[in-house]
Amino acid sequence: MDDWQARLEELVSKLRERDYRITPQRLAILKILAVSDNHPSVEQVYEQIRREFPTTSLATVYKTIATLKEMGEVLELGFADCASRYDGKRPKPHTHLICVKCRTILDPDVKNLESVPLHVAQQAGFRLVSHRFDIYGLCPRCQSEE
Amino acid sequence: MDDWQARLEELVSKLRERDYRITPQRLAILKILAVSDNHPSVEQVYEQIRREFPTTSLATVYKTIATLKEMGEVLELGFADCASRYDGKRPKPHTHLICVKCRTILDPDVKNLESVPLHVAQQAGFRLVSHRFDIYGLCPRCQSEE
DNA sequence: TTTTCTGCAAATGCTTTGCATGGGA
DNA sequence: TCCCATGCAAAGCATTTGCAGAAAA
Repeated sequence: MDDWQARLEELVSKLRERDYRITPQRLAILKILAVSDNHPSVEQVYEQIRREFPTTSLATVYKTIATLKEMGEVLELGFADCASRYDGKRPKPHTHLICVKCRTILDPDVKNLESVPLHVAQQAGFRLVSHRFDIYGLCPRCQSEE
Repeated sequence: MDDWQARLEELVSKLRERDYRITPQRLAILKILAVSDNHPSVEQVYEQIRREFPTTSLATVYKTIATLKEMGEVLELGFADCASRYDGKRPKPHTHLICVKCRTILDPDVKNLESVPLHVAQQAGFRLVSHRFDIYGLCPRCQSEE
């Protein structure tokens, strides 16, 4: 169902193509990104990787994610008030449903919006680069805890 | 056409309602927010206000905007890689068209999306709080400078 | 062997906070 | 007069950078 192994190999070969070296730390970071569907932060990736490689530094996690971001293989969700979250499974723009309390991030199914960004951009003479559609709310669990 | 004076008075009376004091600095910040349609950053508000009140501090600008944000009278657009931008004219969520190069922010006309956030939120059992729809591209000017 | 990567620590950029003084109401 | 707001400087947090030593290829 969840073909994270294929995604991991895809990431590895894309790095090789560009002559990046496959270090154990990088491989572990790629795996975490290919497996996680909770859109982890750098800190969360760091905590996970430390269980396998206790000497890994935060800077290495930042650098690896920056490389993947630049290659378009990771989607960054930046926020005004807290750390960015990353999606390495689906690097193309898509709708996110975000709990404002616990910061859970889901990928809901949303249809019939694909054409909107291009249309709006062209209308104003812009060349479309990407887009972002976030829906903020209170998740069921956080509602019941109120 | 552009009724910034009405918006300014609205902001002033909302502050008074909550027993906030109307200082000259606050009034000047409110005016800049009510007039600007370019979604200024704190730094830009600060530069403008310094022309009128040269001793105003950045902290005061931050504090005033934080107050308005909390009151829902200013919309914050946060980014991963640069300072937040603020919209004090239209504090309700709406679509933004953003140039990735010069960081110009426009408010394009987009229809038929109003129902989407509520629908997606309910589908997943979330209580809708707000949403954000950003379209990123290269503006006409930046395209010709490439 | 060559060159890139790692890990540490220091630096950066944006934003918030603490506190003494000043100024609205 | 009484508090709240201001302005300064320091602190805070996420992220980036510089550099010497380690390790891919």
